[in-house]
Amino acid sequence: MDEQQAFFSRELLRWYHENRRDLPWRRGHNPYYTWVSEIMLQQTRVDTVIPYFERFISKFPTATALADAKEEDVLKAWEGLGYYSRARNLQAAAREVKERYAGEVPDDVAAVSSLKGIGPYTAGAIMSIAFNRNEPAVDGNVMRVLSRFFRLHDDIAKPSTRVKIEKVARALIPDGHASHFNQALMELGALTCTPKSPSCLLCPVMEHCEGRLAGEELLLPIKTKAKPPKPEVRFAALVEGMGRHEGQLLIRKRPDTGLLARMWELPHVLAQKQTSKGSTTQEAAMDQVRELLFQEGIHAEPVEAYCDAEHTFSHIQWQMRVYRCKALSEMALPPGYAYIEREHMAEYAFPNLFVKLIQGYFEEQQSVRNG
DNA sequence: AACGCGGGGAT
DNA sequence: ATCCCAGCGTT
Repeated sequence: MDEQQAFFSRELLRWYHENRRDLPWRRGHNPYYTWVSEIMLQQTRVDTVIPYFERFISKFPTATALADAKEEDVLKAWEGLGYYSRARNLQAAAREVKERYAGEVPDDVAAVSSLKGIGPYTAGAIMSIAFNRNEPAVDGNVMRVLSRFFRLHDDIAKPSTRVKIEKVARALIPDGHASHFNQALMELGALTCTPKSPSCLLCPVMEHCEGRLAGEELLLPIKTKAKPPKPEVRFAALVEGMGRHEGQLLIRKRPDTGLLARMWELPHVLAQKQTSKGSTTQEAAMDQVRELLFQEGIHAEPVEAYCDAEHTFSHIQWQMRVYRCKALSEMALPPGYAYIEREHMAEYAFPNLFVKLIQGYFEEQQSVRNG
């Protein structure tokens, strides 16, 4: 360890000793508390997590208690925290801990890493914080602090950068002080070396911070922005049933894999570009809807433009033009298709944009009927 | 390597 | 109202 590294570790630990926050999971040394708190803290701020953590621990005080709980009770305790697969994975892992490790979180990095929901960061956090093992725990805070202090220009959005920074972080751990050191690193990122306006003048390691000395503290860490979602114009068919399907709407189920797997939706198709400018005339759009219905084996035809709707995913933005269509017969439905009425919407899982579209349609129909 | 997964705070 | 935050599992 060179002088700059030794300085960093020494001063950071000294600072942490006086500035650490008193958090519920820091009272005592319970590996289960560390584990639960680290899962909750993924993508979630400390202030939000505290009340959830207190309630969760009082309901499920041990890994075995969590393993024995009903999943719906666990999800209920997680309600509002978001990313609910964290809760399912946490309980699945608790069941494995109960079965394979007699209900005790194993003091073994390979065993901890193999548990559901525990990736490289969380494994390092548990091993270091709970068991004081010399494992790095590199989260976004740590990448920011170390990128600035050592003036690393690697793109922290790349997975390979986390691996590189883990090597840097591992080398900095003062032997026998992994628990406090790793927590100190994250605490500094949360309290002082913040993303937008770091409080460099209050920082215990500012004298040797290469990023600040180079005037780059606001430039670092380098992080490529996610590319903006690619717009996709789509034409959707709002098919109104006839005869015994009067007042009902035609929906279809998405494929088993990929985007929105097994969710229900209105039938729609990616727009084919009609002009050099990429725009599409009303007639051409209706033709494409007619072609969609034909291809899908649906005996119906477009009537008129109904509305526009937009939905943004991480990489795609759907710009949907919805065409009202009318069924021309009480045809047999192709596989994966169904007619739906207002009262039965709760039985089908729809992405939000279709919930809005379909509910909007039914409400409009009802107000028409009510005069 | 790209993508999906919620909610909250900052602006 | 819009931007930003960010670890893990799946594909």
